[in-house]
Amino acid sequence: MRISSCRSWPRGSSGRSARSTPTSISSPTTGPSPCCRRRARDRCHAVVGGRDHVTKSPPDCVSTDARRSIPVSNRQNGGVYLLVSRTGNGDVLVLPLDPDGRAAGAGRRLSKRDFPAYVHGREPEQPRWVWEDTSRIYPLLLAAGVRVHRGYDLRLCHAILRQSSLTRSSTLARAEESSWDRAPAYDPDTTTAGVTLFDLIDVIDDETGVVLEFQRQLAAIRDCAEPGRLRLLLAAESAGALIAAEMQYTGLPWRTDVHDALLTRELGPRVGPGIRPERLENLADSIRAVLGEPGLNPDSQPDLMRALRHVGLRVSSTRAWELKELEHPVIAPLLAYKKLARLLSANGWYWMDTWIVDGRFHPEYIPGGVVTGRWATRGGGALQLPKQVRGAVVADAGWKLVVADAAQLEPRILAALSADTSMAAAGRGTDLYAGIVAGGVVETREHAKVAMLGAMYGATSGESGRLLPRLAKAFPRALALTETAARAGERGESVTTRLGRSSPRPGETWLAMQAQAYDPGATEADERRARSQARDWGRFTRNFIVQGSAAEWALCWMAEIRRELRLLPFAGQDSSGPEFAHAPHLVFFLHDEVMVHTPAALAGAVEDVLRRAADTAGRHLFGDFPVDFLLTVATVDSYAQAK
DNA sequence: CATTACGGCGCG
DNA sequence: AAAGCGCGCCGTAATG
Repeated sequence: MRISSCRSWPRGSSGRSARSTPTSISSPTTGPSPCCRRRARDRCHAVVGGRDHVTKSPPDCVSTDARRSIPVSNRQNGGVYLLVSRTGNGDVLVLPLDPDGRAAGAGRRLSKRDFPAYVHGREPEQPRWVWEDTSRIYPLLLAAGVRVHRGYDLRLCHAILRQSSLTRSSTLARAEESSWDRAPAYDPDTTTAGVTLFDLIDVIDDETGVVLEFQRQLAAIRDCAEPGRLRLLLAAESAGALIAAEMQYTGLPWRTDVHDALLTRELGPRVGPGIRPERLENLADSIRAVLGEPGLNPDSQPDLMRALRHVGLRVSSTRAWELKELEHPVIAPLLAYKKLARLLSANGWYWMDTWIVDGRFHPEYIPGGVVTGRWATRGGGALQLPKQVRGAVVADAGWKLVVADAAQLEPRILAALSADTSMAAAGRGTDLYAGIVAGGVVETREHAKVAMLGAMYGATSGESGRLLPRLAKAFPRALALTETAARAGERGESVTTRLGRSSPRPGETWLAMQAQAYDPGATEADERRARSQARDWGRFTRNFIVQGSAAEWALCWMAEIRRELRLLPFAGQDSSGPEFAHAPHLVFFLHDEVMVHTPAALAGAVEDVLRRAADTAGRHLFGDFPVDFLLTVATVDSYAQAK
């Protein structure tokens, strides 16, 4: 069995460094390396011993203790821990551990080659695989056709426990900074799926250190005031890491022919690097003609600004929204140019050549990549796919895309966090903003939305600021929670999400500036600056608590989706061959939205799974508190058809 | 020459 | 009407 093949998925960074574009329109000169193309063709789908057993099992997340309305785990994450570590010579050591992280049996040494088959053999027990870094280990298993049910990602969990106010007094939190606190070195040429992954685990490579770290984490959880919340968070974070690796592995279905047709329609026929496509060049000519500057490069912001001022337009920037307000013959072609130039540079032919391999888009997802707990991505801009190009995301023949979006997720999270029953009631069974209008709080849905966003982001002026008092009157509990979070931030304190992720503390310069403002010799300007910075940090913590708790809900939702999808019966399906080739699976995630690629016959069942999982996630976070998490769900052939 | 900063814009 | 949060990536300009 071939485990590693070519080095990596295509990467933006390597492509970018190869670019050399002294002039305006730049397209790179290099496409994906031949290596990458080969990589995709050779993608190893060897299955070790056929499909995983589908067994009835308790949820990956934990049960709900209704008494306290807080989820509590009594099962210690499924019972069996198997710790995976690399040994000195590159073999893998698998060590059974008891719920306290102590060795509970003989360790087993395996070669990298034998490791996937071993994992597959243990999966019927559904152990929790404890390893340093899912993103470096799991792709090896996926490439061998092996999925696991449960994982525990020591690095991601360490980051949470290190920062959380719930574990502040733990040994783990008080220890000196260690290699667990440093992100593994990132090398775009080697660090990615499909590599000989164990060769890369060079940061922590002795099993003793890994076992000790796991024990420190278990102790920190056990001794904290709210172990149930943290256990749920760590299980969800770890499940997210599995999902991220699986989505990177399978990729998002992408039709390059559809994409190319779309680009050609918008921009004109494809041209070589460094040349503007026809429609873009025509627009550039119009702009030059109107401005009377034949040599103008519209991509040069300073030059463009000068030219605009020269014809009497008083602009402070060249931003589209500012230009939109102006009346001048140059505005229309300029806005059109900006739109198309963005399409070309961000998602044009070069992007397509770089990121779409054999009909799949393979971005790298980075769980925990955002301070609030949201995911980030690296390469390909997966979280910014413009609506313009979503038509190229098309289900395979005989398959469907089921797209689900959590409607008004953050306001609902805020309602539940603050136990604001009025706000929760406004969203019961309906669009929450419409519910606010129905309650007579504001006149229009747009007003409800902009006011809510203002409450969660800390708006002070404009329409949003004006509407806030009405919102505060109708939903005092919810607004009090955001205010309290903001005040804490202004004092330099951290805030903590529903499940226990805490915001970072402000940095040295922030603290120094606050201290300086209290100095007897502080000037008016010092104080003003300090106040402004304090308010900035307050807006951050205000938003952190909502965005972070929403991210936790989304992780629980996805973990539950993944678990339930694997329980769907495959009646009439060909169950031989790799699981992802015939079973429904997650292919995309965007903060509050998921996409499942499924055989058409199962689309209805998948929709049910998505809705059920949303309810379950809500109960996991908020117990019996009566808040709805409504979804808009659509079964479609193309992503462009969703909402 | 290469790296960094910034304005701009896409997404939630 | 374009503010108030969180991001990644692009091209150009500035910096070393």
